[in-house]
Amino acid sequence: MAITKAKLFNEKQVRLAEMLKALSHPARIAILEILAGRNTCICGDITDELPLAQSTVSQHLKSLKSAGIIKGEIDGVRTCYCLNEENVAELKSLFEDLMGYMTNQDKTCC
Amino acid sequence: MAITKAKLFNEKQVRLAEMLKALSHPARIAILEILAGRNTCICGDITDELPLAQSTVSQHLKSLKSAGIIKGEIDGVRTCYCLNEENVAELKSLFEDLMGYMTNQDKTCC
DNA sequence: ACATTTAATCGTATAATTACGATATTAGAA
DNA sequence: TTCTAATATCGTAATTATACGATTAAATGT
Repeated sequence: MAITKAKLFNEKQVRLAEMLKALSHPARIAILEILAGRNTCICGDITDELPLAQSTVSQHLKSLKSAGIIKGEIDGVRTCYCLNEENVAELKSLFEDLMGYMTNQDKTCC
Repeated sequence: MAITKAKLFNEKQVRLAEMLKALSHPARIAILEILAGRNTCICGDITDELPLAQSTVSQHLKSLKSAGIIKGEIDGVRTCYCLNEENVAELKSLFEDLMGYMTNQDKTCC
């Protein structure tokens, strides 16, 4: 491959892609809606709200957590999950930058 | 199995997840930035801007197209790609709904 | 007609995702 | 201590994604 193509993707592109990937499954969007729909963190009972096995939900929670979208901390026999407000704001900002860039144009299109 | 389960999530969740999945790779975000950064559709030369093989770029374009984020039409020996403004607006709207839901709260958090 | 150019598609290898059941772990209850 | 409940992790199978080179197809140029 041509040497001139060696440039990689930039940090923002990689970070945005990482977070959007975390949101790229209906179950994970549903989880975020459940978390957002409460006035507090959720300790337990997330699995009950989803049409998936407990281990699968745990996996989805893990991927949301490793992307930084949610936080989870052990509280006795349960784990409490909440949104990571800071990183949600980061996601919002990165996404809006892209969207602004994509929509602010008077394009002479084909 | 995955197909059956997907039907248990609602339409908005599925559609948003589908579109976000299309944006869940740095190369595809880069492609959208390239498309947005021009004042017109791009006919050719997208591959030249990315550190990926032509066939790989074509694959990424295909996935953006099948999610409805971009349009592509054949123009002579080239294919012209542009943003699908309508569906980008849909994505923006669905995403903002979710984000609004996720950020408009005074949560008593753990 | 033939060659060139552009982009899609094919074939394929590897990795990641998604799902489930089974098992392990841990904290609190009995 | 032993049992129970909640949740993470393991093992595994099936599917999808990512990447590349090779090939094909279609439009244009010579």
